[in-house]
Amino acid sequence: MKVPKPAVARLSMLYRFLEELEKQGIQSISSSKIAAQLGLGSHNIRKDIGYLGEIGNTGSGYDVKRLKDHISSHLGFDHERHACVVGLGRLGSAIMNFDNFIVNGYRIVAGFDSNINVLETIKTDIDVYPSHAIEDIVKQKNIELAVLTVPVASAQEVTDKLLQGGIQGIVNFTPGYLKVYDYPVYVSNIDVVGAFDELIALSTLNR
Amino acid sequence: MKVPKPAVARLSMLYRFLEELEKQGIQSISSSKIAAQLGLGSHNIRKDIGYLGEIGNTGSGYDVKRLKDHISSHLGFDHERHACVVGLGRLGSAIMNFDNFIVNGYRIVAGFDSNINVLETIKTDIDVYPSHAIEDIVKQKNIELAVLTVPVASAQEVTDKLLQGGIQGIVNFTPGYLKVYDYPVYVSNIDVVGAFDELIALSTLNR
DNA sequence: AACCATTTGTGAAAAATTTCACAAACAAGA
DNA sequence: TCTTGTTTGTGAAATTTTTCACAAATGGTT
Repeated sequence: MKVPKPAVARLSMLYRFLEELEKQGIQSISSSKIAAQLGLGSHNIRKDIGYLGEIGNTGSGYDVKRLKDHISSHLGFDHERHACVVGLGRLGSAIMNFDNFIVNGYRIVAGFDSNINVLETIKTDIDVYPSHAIEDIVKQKNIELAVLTVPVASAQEVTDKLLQGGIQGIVNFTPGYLKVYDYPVYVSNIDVVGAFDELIALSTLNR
Repeated sequence: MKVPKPAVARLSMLYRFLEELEKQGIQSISSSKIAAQLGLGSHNIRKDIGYLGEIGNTGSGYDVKRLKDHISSHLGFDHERHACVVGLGRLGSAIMNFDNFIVNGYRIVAGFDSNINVLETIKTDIDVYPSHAIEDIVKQKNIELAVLTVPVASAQEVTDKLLQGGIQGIVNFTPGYLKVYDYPVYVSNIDVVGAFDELIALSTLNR
């Protein structure tokens, strides 16, 4: 069963949307209603859901809870995952303290920084460690995901440590490509300046 | 001349890479060297560059400065752009104070928040305004780009104001779809929790 | 000048993804 | 029960994007 990468992105978006619906007490919804809310086409929604098997009800649409659980179990959102933040500057500490994570099944269980001063002065409930401890702590705390908010110059070095610790995925805020060699690790690149560039480029090209 | 969206993303990545090379004093580089550094195929690089016209030298490769300027002028990176941040919580103020922006041709010229307390206590050199002033200030300061770091509940409302101000592009950190109606505006969605979800989904599906 | 090693640019093939269109299934009301 | 209106699921078409493969161009060397 092959699910296209863009479909995975949309399904995870859909999952969060369904959580919202559930919170609002909505029990059932059609693909076209979903599509309108998410800015997509209804066929798109159906196709994406279809990759995970049949689940809808012809005539009425999808049962919200059922669909949510369906996506959840197929995509692996059905149990808590441990995560960490590497690089505790402004951005890193902002991310470390997001509340949304818990709600969505992630728990930030560690922060890392190479600067001892930062570790001593930081104000947070989460355990923080020096960067040289990354490999050990990642193993010890069973950390699956990492957010990288270090200066670009140390990004690869830190990545290597995470890989050795057996990390599963990295969200990279660094502007730069991270080599993960042959490790079975996915990297998601997030770059605000890059996002600006893309927006400008798109609007320039279509003028 | 049609440039695929993914190619635009890669070209902007390439642009930043070229800046780096220039800083290091490297004058010339081949598509395969670029590709290795950026984790892509060399044909990919050539094709992408090709969308903007011929520029390389057979036998040697690309002249770094020339290629950089070429991309710059085609993609619109050749002059400073004004930007703003809406929502001055931890994340918003962290982003507002990134130094990288200036280097890359962006200048954050305003911050907005609906909470007067936040505006009064914030410590920054950038001018800050209440959210109801968004439309006016965006027009007045000629702001082309906005970063959205408000709670999801107020995202659409703030977006509407930005649109009325004539914004060109929005980088949305809110987990949720922003309606931009018929405005010719691009939105780039950045969502850390969503990124986690995608990483988990990808690694779950390929198990 | 002749030769060899590189490297670009690009048609064409392949692969991936999106869109379309409609039969089949169901709901709800008369 | 019959009819009408929805809505799913999905093959097939269309589109988009990536990959391939190689001719043509250039640099460097002898």
